[in-house]
Amino acid sequence: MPEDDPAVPRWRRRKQARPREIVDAALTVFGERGFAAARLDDVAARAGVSKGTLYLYFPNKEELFKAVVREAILPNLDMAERLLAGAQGPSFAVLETLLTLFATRILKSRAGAIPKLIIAEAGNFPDLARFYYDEVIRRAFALLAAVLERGMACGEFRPVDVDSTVRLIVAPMLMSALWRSSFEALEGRPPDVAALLAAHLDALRRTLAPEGGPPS
Amino acid sequence: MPEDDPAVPRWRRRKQARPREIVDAALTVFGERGFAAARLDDVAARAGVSKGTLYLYFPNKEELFKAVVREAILPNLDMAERLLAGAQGPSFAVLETLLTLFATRILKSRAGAIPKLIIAEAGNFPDLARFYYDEVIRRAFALLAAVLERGMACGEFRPVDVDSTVRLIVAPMLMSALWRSSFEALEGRPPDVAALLAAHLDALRRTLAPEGGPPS
DNA sequence: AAAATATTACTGACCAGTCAGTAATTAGTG
DNA sequence: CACTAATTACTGACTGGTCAGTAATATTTT
Repeated sequence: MPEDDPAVPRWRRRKQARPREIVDAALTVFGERGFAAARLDDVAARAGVSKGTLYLYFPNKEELFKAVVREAILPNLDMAERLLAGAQGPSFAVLETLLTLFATRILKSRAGAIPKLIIAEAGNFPDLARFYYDEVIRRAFALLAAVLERGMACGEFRPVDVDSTVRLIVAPMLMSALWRSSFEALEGRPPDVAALLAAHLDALRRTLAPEGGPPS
Repeated sequence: MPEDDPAVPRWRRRKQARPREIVDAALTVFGERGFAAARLDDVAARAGVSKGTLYLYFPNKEELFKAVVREAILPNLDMAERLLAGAQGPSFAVLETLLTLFATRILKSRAGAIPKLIIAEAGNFPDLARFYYDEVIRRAFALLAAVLERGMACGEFRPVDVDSTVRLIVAPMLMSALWRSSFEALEGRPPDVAALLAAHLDALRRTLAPEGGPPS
């Protein structure tokens, strides 16, 4: 039954709300299908808008994707950087907080699909890879490196190769994000992120402990 | 200058050699572009053959991809399983051998692109994900779990959560493979896999050591 | 010649991006 | 307050290009 009551307009002008709604829909669709396979028709439909409207707010698919990253990832990075800047306690606690933050804020949200997406499309869309590398990866690595340097400087951590250790710290969390997006449907149970995080923190404590004894 | 000497045929019938050549070309092209974005025209050109010929040997793109996985990955898994079955020495040495094997045989070869590929396309091609999960992931995880159980049984390793620890072991290697495919071009230097592997083995030694002291 | 192997030309589905036109809203006028 | 003109937000049909898969045809081998 078509709705043709003229008192109920077929659509409304909502210039303010559109961008956010479009970006939100795009996060979902990109997360489900990847960048290349995502259809802008689907993004538009999910945002309750026609495809042409997307182009009123974003010049093209790539810029729309960048907007998604800016909205879904960067605020978390900002938070992490503020957290480190104001941290007083032991370095290991900072590390713990950062990893837990990632496990809860990113992994459990729809933003958890973004790492997969970037890895998947980096080869075919080098501009996106560059953008993400500059805006996210570099900052995140610098953040973790700073924590390690801080811990080593005050003798809380034994001396380690910073670059390799940062990768060791990131890898399991990253892998969890990729797993969710790729194989969760195939395994019976959902992966136990809490158990993995606990095991990882335990391993890191042992790995970073100075030779004399465990860190305080 | 067109070659039309009838003594030199424009092409030859080489039923035996084609499949291998096609699979080899496909590994390269899939590795460069991913599954969806890879063009069968490109695979054919690289194999020195026309597109129609691909369909004489493989029913469709998916089956061609499965053939690539079978040829590039499964022999390495077979080797790893034989290695474990015949291993006599300490469990940590086995672990070390397995990781080194991965770092050299997979990471450095074109097969290193396959994990990225699977992760990238799992969502859009669930059949491929299922195939890879059953044929590769399950077996690889079982392999590592067996090493851990073995080491724990004889007191060489402290008791750990097997599933989480397997993921901790795999993650950095997997991440290296993904990194190569995605960001190597963006960073100045190539990632130092040897350093990462050394740091990872060091971390694992500390993580798995029984409380009393380091494993022999 | 007949069979096997290969090529070439084609089809149909798909989709990012465009743009002429339309509906909703706002500003101007008496 | 109407009622009209001007503006702006939005729509949806269309275009141009891509590519997996297929059909028709050609070449090689036996």
